[in-house]
Amino acid sequence: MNDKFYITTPIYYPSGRYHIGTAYTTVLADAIKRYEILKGKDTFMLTGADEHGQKIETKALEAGVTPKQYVDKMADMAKTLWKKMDIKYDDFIRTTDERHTKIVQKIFDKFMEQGDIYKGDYEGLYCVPCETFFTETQLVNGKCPDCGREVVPMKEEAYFFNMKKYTDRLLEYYEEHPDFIKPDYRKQEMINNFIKPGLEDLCVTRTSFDWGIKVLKDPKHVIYVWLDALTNYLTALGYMSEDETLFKKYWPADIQLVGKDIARFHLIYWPIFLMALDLPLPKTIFVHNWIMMKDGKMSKSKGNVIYPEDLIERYGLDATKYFLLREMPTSQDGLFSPEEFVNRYNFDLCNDLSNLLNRTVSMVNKYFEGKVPNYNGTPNEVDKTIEQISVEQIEKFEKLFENFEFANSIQEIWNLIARTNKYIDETMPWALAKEEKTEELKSAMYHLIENLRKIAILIKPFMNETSENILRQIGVTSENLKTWESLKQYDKLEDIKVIEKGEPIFMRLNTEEEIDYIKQVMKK
RNA sequence: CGCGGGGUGGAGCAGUUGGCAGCUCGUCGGGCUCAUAACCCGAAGGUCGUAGGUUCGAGUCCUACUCCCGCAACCA
Repeated sequence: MNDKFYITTPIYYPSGRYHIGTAYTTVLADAIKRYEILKGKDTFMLTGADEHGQKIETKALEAGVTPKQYVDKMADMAKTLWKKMDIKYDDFIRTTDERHTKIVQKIFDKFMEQGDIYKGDYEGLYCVPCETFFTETQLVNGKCPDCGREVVPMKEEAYFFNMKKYTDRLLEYYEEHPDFIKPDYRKQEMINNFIKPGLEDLCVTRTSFDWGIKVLKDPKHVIYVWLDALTNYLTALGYMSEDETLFKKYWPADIQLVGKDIARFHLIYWPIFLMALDLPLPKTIFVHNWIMMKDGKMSKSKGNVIYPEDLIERYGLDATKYFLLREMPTSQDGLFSPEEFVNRYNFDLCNDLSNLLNRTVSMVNKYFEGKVPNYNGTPNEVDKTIEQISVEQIEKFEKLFENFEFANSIQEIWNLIARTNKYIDETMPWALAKEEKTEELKSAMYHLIENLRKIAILIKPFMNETSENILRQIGVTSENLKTWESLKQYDKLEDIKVIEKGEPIFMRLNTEEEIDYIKQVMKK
């Protein structure tokens, strides 16, 4: 059995505050990692920052600091956010780390020696005052998108990576590894848009700015974005360094998450770089979609940007994570709206989950002075059914989650929650108490607590605090009863005691007030 | 004929290998009282974008058309 698990997020480009979309990728990675931990895997999660390039040089200049000072500050900001979001990454790589820059130079030299990289001329449209090249599609009305002035064709000496050489191998790899790209339709997109028309060689150096990794043998050149950025997934593990322990243990990656905007680089250039290095490719690259707003993409100019901190501070971390994962379909973009957020909070978290816990704890206290009866079989007719349904829901969840259908998988957990609420109506514990049907009543309480235990474990990957809270309230303390493995058991709870007074884990929000609040925050 | 995705009851979405059209919210009616204006049950509401085709049978396969969104070679 292969029990190691390496998962990566992209390294984010620190040109400003991270919005909810950036947080989404990282939350998803974190949830997958935690799920694999629960399943007993030895996991390693990598995130980081992509800190080179002209834009950063410019930003730093504007802020009156050196690029290094600028990226240091941004890296701190990122780490603070991830800490706030309880993201359990194992390493945070920065492309300015020496462990990274040194190896990128080595890789560059290796590619030179192998003949994969050659010197040529980069031709493009150049904005002289901005000192930047643009592609035709980036231009706004044929003018520079930054300053609006005329651009002129320019030529500069640059190094190129020979992509054409690897085209056939790449297509063959796609063909033979159906799990390499998820969801599947992204593969078609890559082939039709970029590979079939013929790959162009990729420009991998620049001379027009300084803030980057120098080419050792030709220091007026700086290694340009993708060769620098993509290799972070290797350098973080110590690839080509004195100590390759981590690399040997964890490479190839089991899953790499990327947003759809950078799909091309990860699905084409990245595998080709790896082929050139003669390394195995990641098992799966998962391309996720974007969180859209009602009026389109998030952007500061539209005043519709939502930041994770704003939601976390007011509604808590777990509610925020729940929303992100629950609302993002694999097949298309997700939608964020204040209404949807508040509704999910009230319906799913308060009414369904929190209330289920609350009423259950209250009944165990009322009927058995807080002591959860031990398992006594299935005296109620519906007991067998509820046991069976629990098992089925867990299976559905696992199947969907492992098939990268995260939003749908979470729905299955909530189906179990709804079904458990229904179970209360089916057994009518208050009637059983009145009629002194003690065995039936005991069984009903047992099954409720047991289902809550299962629910708590199921949500643990993305709602850790809530999960612990539920387990504490129902009196499950033994670590053995908190494992994924223990989901299969139905009769193992013995002599546990719920807390005396249930504590609501989510309090109902005033819909209108909170919608207004979120709208306010978005305009800031 | 650039590429990809989408068009399913008022809103947002599911629909695996084709087999009586589902879920959440909303609306209407009912039940229960353990819990939160909660929870449970029932009802109304859809010619599944349009037009053809394959089939005993298609939201699901094929063809054409139409509308929306995204991408088109450095914004999660």
